[in-house]
Amino acid sequence: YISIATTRPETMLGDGAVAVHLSDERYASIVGKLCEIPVGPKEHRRFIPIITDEYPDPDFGSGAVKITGAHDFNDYQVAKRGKIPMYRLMDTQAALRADGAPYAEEAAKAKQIVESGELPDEETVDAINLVPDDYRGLDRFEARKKIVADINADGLAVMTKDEDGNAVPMVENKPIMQPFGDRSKVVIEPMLTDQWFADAKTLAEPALASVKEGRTKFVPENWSKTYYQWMENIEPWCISRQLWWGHRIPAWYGPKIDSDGCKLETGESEIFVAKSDAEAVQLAQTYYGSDVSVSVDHGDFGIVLAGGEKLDIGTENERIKLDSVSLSRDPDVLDTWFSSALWPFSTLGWPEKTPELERYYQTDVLITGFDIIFFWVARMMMMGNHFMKQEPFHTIYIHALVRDEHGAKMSKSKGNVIDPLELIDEYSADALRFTLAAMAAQGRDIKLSTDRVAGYRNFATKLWNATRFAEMNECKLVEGFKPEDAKSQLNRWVLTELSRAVNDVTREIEAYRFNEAAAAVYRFVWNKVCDWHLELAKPVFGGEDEAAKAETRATTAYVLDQIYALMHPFMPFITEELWERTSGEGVSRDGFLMHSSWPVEGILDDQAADEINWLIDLITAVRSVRAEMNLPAKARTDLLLIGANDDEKAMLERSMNALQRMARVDNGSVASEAPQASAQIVVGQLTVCLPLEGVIDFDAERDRLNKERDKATGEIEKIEKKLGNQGFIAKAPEAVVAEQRTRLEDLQATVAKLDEGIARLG
RNA sequence: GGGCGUAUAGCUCAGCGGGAGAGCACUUCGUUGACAUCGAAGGGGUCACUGGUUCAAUCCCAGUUACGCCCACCA
Repeated sequence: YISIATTRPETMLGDGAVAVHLSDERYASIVGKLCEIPVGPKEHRRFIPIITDEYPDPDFGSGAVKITGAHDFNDYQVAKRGKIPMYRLMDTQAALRADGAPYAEEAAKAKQIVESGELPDEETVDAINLVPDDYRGLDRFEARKKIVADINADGLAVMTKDEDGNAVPMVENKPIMQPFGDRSKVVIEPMLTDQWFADAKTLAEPALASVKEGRTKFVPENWSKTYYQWMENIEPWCISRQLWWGHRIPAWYGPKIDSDGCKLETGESEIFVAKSDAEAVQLAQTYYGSDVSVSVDHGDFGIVLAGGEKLDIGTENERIKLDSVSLSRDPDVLDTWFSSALWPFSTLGWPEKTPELERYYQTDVLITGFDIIFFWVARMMMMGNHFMKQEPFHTIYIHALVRDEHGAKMSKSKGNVIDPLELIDEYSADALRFTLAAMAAQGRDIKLSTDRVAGYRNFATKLWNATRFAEMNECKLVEGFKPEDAKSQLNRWVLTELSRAVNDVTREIEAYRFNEAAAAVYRFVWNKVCDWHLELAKPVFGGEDEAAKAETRATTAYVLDQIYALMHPFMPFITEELWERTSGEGVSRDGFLMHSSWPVEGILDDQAADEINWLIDLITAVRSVRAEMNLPAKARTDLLLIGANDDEKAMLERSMNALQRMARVDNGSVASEAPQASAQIVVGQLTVCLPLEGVIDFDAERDRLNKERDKATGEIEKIEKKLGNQGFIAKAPEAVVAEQRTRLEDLQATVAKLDEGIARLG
């Protein structure tokens, strides 16, 4: 006996051989001999050869494998190599076959094949039904039970002992990967059928070269590896599907004829591949000769004999002179992806040479998910190269996939889909869209966080309120507004920041870094415009300087207008709405924001930017000190700039309105020395102090300064160590070394000023 | 089995060869007219582990551990 393990005992009925590994010494002596299959009627037991192959793993189980070529992928390969017949046991309903002659006759045919050593053609083998009579028509699982019962009854199972020492058939509990139908949820049985295949390997070569040679790029780039992996190990592509929907396979069948014009006894078909019925008829006419009438029959397929008798195309055992033939078209349709692969050009009118095709092919960027790379992207690349001799697109952007809260891929069949409509109802489409953009970092999937969506909903509200504020302060668009004409530092600053934001957002979008683009626009709108520009504009709006007021109004309106455009790709609805509402008098707004032009860089005024950014730092520092000193929110202080020059004094004067309002400063002035009872802040190159006579806690202030000093000296140590390293000086780029030197000097100046402050406190 | 990827603040995630970031959450303070879906100030991280390359590593390379995904599939 040879021990065999199987999870599908019923397939033993169709076994064509037992295979062992080439090097397996245990079986060497019996290779080439025949063994009996222990199933089926005893009087007709089949014998099959013991063969060698590289496939069986000698260390796995008994080292011997049963070969069922018709119902297993691996066995199919072994059977093909070993010229072993592949007997089909099941029908398309996964029931055991009920067709053909009685088992005794069929088994005799199989016996004849083994004895002759000649392998008949596939169709002949496929016609043999080796299912024993009393198994025919049984469901596969029923048949499995019955086979096991029969084997056990015959005492042919490999036995082992159970816990009580009783002999029982040996069953191993072993996990296996079991493929299930995606839709049907039913265990899949591999089975041999006739299908159409495309030569994917040949199609893949140019498609592979397109990416390797950079004519089409993946973004992010590393997805090209996934593409290569698949293209380089490509299998023939099965393109026929037994479905009703789709492009029908363009193949027509008629009976094959011999040189006398007679139909073959085997009933074989001749295939005519054509673009239309008419072309198929034409091809067939050439094949059958002018004395046979050829037609296409869309209903009843068949051939008509000279006597008017009608036969099915496949009718065997009769060699008849044909009078007329009606061709039948293959009822199968093309694989969805075969048809979809034609999309980039078939939608433009191909195969006609239309103007659309001329204009839009090659297309630009394909945006899709990674799970579509094999199915669609690869196929479009193959078809585009084949039919159009050019790649269908120059860039393939692979976007992130939104996963569920557990990180699993969402799918309709799994039912774990987060419904975007619910999020839209709660937070708005703009908020959701912005969130997806903000989270779409390259090369990473998204676990959707509703907190983030809520945050960006708030961002939309912020923008709305900023617009309302501008409206209340009569900020109207002024036609012909030119950023370069702005006078005030504040306006020049915000216009400079706008230019920087425009450049950042544009650059990031062009590089497909949508999350960076979203972050840049967010920072500009909230942290520059709302937090500072609008706040710093308040004293101007409330002030007496009408010229400054007018300029600031115009600037604010202009900046918001640019913001709507910058944010439009991320929040199309609210920006379109605000844009429409803010059309000022004299400013024409034909059409949509969507159709307006993209912002471009305006002014870049570093001096203005530095001044306002210094002011922002100063206000922040004052607020920080006030908080740390536990100053009551309403308390006001004075402010002294220590040892400032004329320029710095002028800067302070320009900033007083803002300081009064935002830092709760009463009077600002320049002093040569700080009073003892004051809190001291180092901002840039200047020491600023807040006289806090009677309020200041000297110990607390000393601690605060020491804390800042420690932070700075820690940094200084690190930089000194770096600069003391000869390797660093010698090998690091000059700019990096210079930067470190500057940083060191700045920090040292800060420490010196802090030291003075600490000394002054006593 | 083949391939790809991820480990950074309590959470969700950016970032990057040279000074650790955002949002949410948390602490304290604040409603006189843009916004409480808000404002101000703050706390919080050995950038998974081990080794290597480098003047310099959270970042590059190798290995380890954990987790995830794609493809194939063991009689």
